[in-house]
Amino acid sequence: MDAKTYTVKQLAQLAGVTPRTLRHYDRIGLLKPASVDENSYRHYDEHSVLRLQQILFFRELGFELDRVKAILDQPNFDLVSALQTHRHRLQAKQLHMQRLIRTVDATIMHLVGEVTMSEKKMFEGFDEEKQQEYEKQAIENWGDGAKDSIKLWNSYSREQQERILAEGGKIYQTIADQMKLGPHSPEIQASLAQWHEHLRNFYEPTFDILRGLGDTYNEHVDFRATFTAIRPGLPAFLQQAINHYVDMLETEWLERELGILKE
Amino acid sequence: MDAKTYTVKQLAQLAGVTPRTLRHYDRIGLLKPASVDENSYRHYDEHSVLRLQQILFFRELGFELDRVKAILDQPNFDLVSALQTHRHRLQAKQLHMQRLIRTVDATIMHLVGEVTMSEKKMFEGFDEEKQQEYEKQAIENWGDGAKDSIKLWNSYSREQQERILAEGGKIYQTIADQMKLGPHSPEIQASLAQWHEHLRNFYEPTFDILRGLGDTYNEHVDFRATFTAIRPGLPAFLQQAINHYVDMLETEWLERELGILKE
DNA sequence: CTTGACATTGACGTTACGTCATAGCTTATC
DNA sequence: GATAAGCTATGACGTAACGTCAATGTCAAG
Repeated sequence: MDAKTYTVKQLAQLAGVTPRTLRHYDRIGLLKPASVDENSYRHYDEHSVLRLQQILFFRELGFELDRVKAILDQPNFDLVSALQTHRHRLQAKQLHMQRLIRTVDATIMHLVGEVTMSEKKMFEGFDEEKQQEYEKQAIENWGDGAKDSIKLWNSYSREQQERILAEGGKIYQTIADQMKLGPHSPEIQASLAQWHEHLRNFYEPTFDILRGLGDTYNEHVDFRATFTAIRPGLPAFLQQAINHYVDMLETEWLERELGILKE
Repeated sequence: MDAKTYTVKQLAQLAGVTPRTLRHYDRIGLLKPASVDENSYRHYDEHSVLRLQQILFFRELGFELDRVKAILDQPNFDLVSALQTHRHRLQAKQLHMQRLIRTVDATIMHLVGEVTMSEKKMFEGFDEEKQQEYEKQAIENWGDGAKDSIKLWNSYSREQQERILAEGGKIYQTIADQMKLGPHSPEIQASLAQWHEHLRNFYEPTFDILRGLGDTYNEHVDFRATFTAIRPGLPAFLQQAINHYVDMLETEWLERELGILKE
């Protein structure tokens, strides 16, 4: 079989990019056409398709084009360490953005807080006395991380607190509806992943804090009441399911670390 | 009292930006000088300082400059919803990066699993190429700031470098001697303020860079060795203490910025 | 009056293309 | 064979927020 060839537009559509992109890649030497006609028309072949797919893969990972070029052109390129370095950069950026988000939150609170200051203190679940008790326990249990979470939580306006609680409520309801599937079921675990993401709305929980939350849900009177109202048996179920969820997370993390150590 | 005025360079240094930035802000109408001489020299006043601080605050939150302009120029701008919208954008980006990180992880696992130990890597020691790559990576991780710091550091004379290092050593020794007081203790935090000043000898560290240094002290083999030699447990202690120090700094900063917004 | 430190205005470079503008080539149709 | 539709090509400018020269003017000090 003779090799199939593609025009710029054909290859572009095949790969989901624009012809302009292909011309750009040609110019910077990232993807040269297989052949060029007298009339300067570019033609690509199957090998081009493969190379383009590789390019797009690394591009999606967030590599700059000249890094991609280096990766693909140098036969003994140390890809693994390049990926690890890249991962660190991504993580640093992500951390930075987390802080930005928190700062934005604090700013919103400051602006909104001026209007609803008196209202804020009325919020029932967390009046000042109770809140201090919670703080003490939280500090004893999980250290400063939890304290920060409570501080941040208190910095939210009542509406925001309610919105976040409502969002969380939907997750808990979903879990309650699927209790019969068992705490380790994929459905429940998926809901817990949502729950985990949800928590990140206002702080970044460590493994220990997650587990501590699971325990608290089952042991603390207020939480027990809340969750039992949704469905009897939910507190204990949540504790089990969360524990399993964190176990899986931690295992995953450990494997990653071990993988890195192999290098 | 007549108002104090600033030249471009003075204001730039005061605010921690370059004169080029001020000229850019002038051109795009974001920050006009209070007055302009016959010779086209720009002059800024106290009001300019305040406005610039506001600009830099929103810029740090990740707003684009024309958004900042809109925020500051329109008296009845709905800042709260702008912030909320912005928050969502930040969160979306952050989610995207989380997925990227996971993909990178999966890729690394795939590659490592495929190659395992049979590859040549175990035999490569620390040749010169790798060492240079290492430094490059460090620079990439902390961006241009680190590059500038290296440039500045290299501009010092040998004696100056040694004096600065010795000064740093004294600080670390003091900290090591007071470890029992705990990483959050006023004494330790005061030492870290010295450490911070000390760093400014050769570059101006951002919050993230400070935190990154703390992490590096605890994670990088070379630093670990250095600090462990001073006192066992010092690396982790430093990391904790520095994190707390920067948290306090950041809180302080945020409160200052919010105060500015009120006016 | 010269030097050095400051100021000014262009203008190009950065990243990965998008978006014209202008013009040539190919193919189908009339 | 003429024409129009559709594809191709090569510039060249625009993007965001400045960095980095380059060429040149200004000011204070020695």
